[in-house]
Amino acid sequence: MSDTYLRLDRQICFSLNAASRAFGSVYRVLLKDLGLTYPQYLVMLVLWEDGELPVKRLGERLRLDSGTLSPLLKRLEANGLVRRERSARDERSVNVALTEEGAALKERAAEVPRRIAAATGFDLAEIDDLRARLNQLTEALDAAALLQDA
Amino acid sequence: MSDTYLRLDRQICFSLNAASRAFGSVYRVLLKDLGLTYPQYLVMLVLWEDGELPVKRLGERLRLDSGTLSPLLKRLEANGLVRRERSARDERSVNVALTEEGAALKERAAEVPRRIAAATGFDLAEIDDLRARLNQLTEALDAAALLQDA
DNA sequence: CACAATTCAGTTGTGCACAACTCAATCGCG
DNA sequence: CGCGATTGAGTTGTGCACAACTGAATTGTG
Repeated sequence: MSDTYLRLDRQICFSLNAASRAFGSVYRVLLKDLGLTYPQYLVMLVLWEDGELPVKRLGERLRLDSGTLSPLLKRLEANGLVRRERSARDERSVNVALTEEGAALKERAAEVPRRIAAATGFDLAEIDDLRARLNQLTEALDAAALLQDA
Repeated sequence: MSDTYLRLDRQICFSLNAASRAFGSVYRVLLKDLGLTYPQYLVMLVLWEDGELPVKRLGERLRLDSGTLSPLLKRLEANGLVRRERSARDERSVNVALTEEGAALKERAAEVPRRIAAATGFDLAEIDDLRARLNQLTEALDAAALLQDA
């Protein structure tokens, strides 16, 4: 096999990783005012959209496990943005809900997506297209990961 | 502004982040045999391609700073894959070079890109196109990040 | 009902990303 | 030359990602 395929600039994963971190830098600045990190912002997005939900379901929506979410949620709770309480009907489960303060933060977050979109320099159609491709990619990779396990 | 833009499934950054982590899972399995993590693999790619180079330049190619690279390189050195030595002509600079073992690993890494490409389910043209768009995105975000600083 | 298997959240340990910082080497300007 | 500014690597501290694990609650099966 030619070395071509080992060239850094041919690795899609590198471009992906670089783009993801470049987003991180832009978000970091925008979210600083809100007192959120980027992963915390993603959690808040789900809560603003769905309202109260168990940790398990939050993890499904964000593709994150309890090892990542438990400490993150603890920090959000310490900052007064969410409440966590054991479910009455299933004591294994913990429901995560917005506090007043957490719900109120939605107002101030409202302009973040627009500013991010502006930073990309892409129009809405381009963003939609790229998003669709990335979702397709993720799906394929997940399927491949499952095969690896077997 | 409508809530639409705060929906998780509208956030390009989330798709990007998810795809990046999905890649991580697939790489993790493939690279386990080589004893590399994914960021370590990226460093090795650069070294296989460029040969010896200073930490500074490595960081430029990978968009990583010394805070990330220093401990990572220390681990690669501990695993016998690279050597680090202060430059004679500029004592501030540290050159990173492959050991015999590190150079030899290239052979075994040769099939990784093909297996990754297969896992994506994309053909080469699709990958090239996606890569180009992501690079464009990164460039735009970097430019926006610079504006933020000012 | 009993009890093994499963589910859920949380903990521990490792590694990466990045900001903020230190410290030594080098550069550049007067 | 002398000295302040800059550069390069490294350290420290915080937070995220994830594997592997624990322990308690629940479920399913005989």
